[in-house]
Amino acid sequence: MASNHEVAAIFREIADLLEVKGEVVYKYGAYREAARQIEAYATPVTTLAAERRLREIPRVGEAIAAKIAEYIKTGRMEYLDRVRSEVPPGLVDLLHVPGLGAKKIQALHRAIGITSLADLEEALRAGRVRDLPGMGEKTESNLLDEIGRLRARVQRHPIGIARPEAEEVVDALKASCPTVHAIDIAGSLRRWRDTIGDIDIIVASATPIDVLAAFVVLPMVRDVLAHGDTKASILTFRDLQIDLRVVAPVEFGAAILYFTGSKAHNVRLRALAQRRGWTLNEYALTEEATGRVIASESEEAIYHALDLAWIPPELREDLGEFELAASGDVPRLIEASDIDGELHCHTDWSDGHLTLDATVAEAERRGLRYLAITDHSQSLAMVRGLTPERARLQWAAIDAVNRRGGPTRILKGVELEILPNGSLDFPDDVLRGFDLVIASIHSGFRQDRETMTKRIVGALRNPHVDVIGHPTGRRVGRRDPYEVDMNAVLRAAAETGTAVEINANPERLDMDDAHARAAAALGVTIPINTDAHGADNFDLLRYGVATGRRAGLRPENVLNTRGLDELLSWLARPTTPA
DNA sequence: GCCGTTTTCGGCCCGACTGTTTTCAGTCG
Ligand SMILES: Nc1nc2c(ncn2[C@H]2C[C@H](O)[C@@H](COP(=O)(O)OP(=O)(O)OP(=O)(O)O)O2)c(=O)[nH]1
Ligand SMILES: [Mg+2]
Ligand SMILES: [Mg+2]
Ligand SMILES: [Zn+2]
Repeated sequence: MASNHEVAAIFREIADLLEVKGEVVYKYGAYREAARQIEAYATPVTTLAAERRLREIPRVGEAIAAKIAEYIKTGRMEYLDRVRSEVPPGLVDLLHVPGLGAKKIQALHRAIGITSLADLEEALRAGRVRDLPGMGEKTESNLLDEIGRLRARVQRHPIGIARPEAEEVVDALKASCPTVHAIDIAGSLRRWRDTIGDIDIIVASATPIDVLAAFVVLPMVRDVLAHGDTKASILTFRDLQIDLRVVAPVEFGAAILYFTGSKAHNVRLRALAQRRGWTLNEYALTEEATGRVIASESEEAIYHALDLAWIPPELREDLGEFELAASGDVPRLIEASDIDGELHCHTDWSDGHLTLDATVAEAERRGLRYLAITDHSQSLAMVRGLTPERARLQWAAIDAVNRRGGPTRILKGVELEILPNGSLDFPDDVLRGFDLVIASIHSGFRQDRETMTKRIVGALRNPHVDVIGHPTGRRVGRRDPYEVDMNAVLRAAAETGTAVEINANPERLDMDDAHARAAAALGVTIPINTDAHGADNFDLLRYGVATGRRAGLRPENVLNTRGLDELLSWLARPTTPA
C-alpha cells in the first residue's frame, strides 16, 4: 500500500531528476516542497485519494494530485518512468557532492560525458575537468577532496550526538573570544529536529573578523571549508560541519530568525514581508521604498510587525504554524518545568546502573514528585528481567522506601515484554499488583505489519497496561521503525484510554514528533519518559520535551505534568477490557 | 508546478563565499 513516506520519496526523486536535467528551480522546487508536505501530512494519501481530497495537502495541485492518484491506482507513475529514462542513473548522485549543482553537472555531462561519481573521479585524476568553462585546477582539487569526504561522511547526525558537541563549541568560542556579545545555537538544532545535518551557530559581535578568526582555530577544527568576513564553515574531528554566522548586536534578532530557519519557514516569512512592500533578510525587516528599518533586534518584533505571534523554533517548519500565528492560536507548548515526575526508569534490578536507593536519591535531588521504577520483565533474560517473585521483593523494597516519607513518591512499575506471539510476560493477577505497567516490544522486530499492529493493539487492550513504550522501536539514525500501523495503534489507545510514551532518549525519540501530534489530536495521553538507566540519563528529558513541543503538545496532553494525586487517580481510572 | 488581502497568469526569498572571471556564475546558507 502506498504510504505518504513512499509517495514523498518518489517526488523527491523526481525533483532530483528534474534538477539535474536542467529544469527551472520553481518546477523541481515545487516537487521537493510537495514531497515534504506529503511526508508530514497526518492523513494517509490513500484515504485522501479515495475521498478526492488530495489537493488539501499544501503545495499539492492538480498535476501532483493526479500523479498520486495514478500511483495509488496502478502502482506506477508514468512521469517518474519518463524522467528516469531521460537522465543517466548515476548523474543524480553527483548532487550529493558539495560544490556540484545542476549547472556544473550538466557541463560535466555534456562536455566530457560524465554519468557517475566514478566517471567524475577518473576525470578529476586525469585533469580533464579544468578545461571546462568556469572550472580550474582549484575546482578539481576541491572536488577530489569532497568526494573523499563523501565516503566517510554520515549524512545526518542524531541530535544526541550533535547537541552536546554544539554546546562545547559555544563554550569554547565564548572562552576564546572576549568580543562575543551574544551567542546561540541556531538551525535544526534550535528547532530540535531528531537528526541534524550540521551545527549552526549565530554570534553577535562588534568585531566579526576577530570572532571568525578565533572560530577557525578552535581545537576541534579539522578542516576550514569556507572563511569570509561574516561567516565561516569548518569540519570537526568528529565529522560534524559547523557553520558560524556573525552579525552586529543590533541585527541579532533578524539574524537568529534567519539562521534558525527552516528554509521553508524563512521563505514564507519573506514572502509575507514582500507583499507589504517590505523586505526581510538576516539583518533587518526594512521598508523597501525608504530603507527604514521596521525591526531587527528581536524575533518577536519582526513577527509582530508582520501581524504574527512569535513562533517557537520547534514549530518553524512551514507545517501549519503560520495559520496558528496569524490567528493568535499558537499553543502554550509543554516545557521541562511542567514535568512533575518520571514514569519510566531502570535500576540494577535489571539493566540500570544504580541501585533502587541511588535512583530514588537522584529523583529526590532533582525534585521529582514521583518516580515509577519500571525494570524489565522476565523474558528479557539478557538483562535479568524480573520474575514475579523478584517483582514482589522489589515491591517490598519500594514500600520500605515510601514508608520513609521522602519527597518523591515511588511507584511500583514494570516495563513488560509484549512477546512475539502477542501475549504479555506476566499474567493478569501479577499485573494487578503494579501501580504502572509499560508494555514494550524488544523482540520479534521483523514481523509483518498486520501481525505487529495486532500484537501492540492486543497489549494495550489489556486493562492492566497503562502505557505503550517506544511504540515503533526505531533507533535514530541506526534502525528504521518496525512495520506497524501507528494510526491503528493510536486509535485503539484513544479508545481504551491507554497512554503512549514519548521516549526521550535521543537514540529513540519514539514516538516521534509526527506520531505524537497525531496521538494528541486523537486525545491520547502522552507521558514523556527518560527511560533512565543511570543518574545522568534523567537529563535526557529535554530531548523528549522538545519532541513534544515539535508535536504541538500542551501541558495537558502530557501525563507526567500532573501532580501526584492527579496521577494516582489517572492510574486508578476505570478501564474497559476489550 | 503552485497559487491568489492588487493577480487565474506572472511571479515565485535574499545574501555570502569561492573560483575564475575582468564583471560574475554557481552554489550554498
Ligand atoms: N532565507 C533562506 N534561509 C536559508 C536558506 N537555506 C538555509 N537557510 C537558513 C535556514 C536554515 O535553518 C539555516 C541553516 O541552514 P542549514 O542548511 O544548516 O539547514 P538546517 O539547519 O535547517 O537543517 P540541517 O539539519 O542542517 O540540514 O539557514 C535559503 O535558501 N533561504
Ligand atoms: Mg544546519
Ligand atoms: Mg548550516
Ligand atoms: Zn524498552
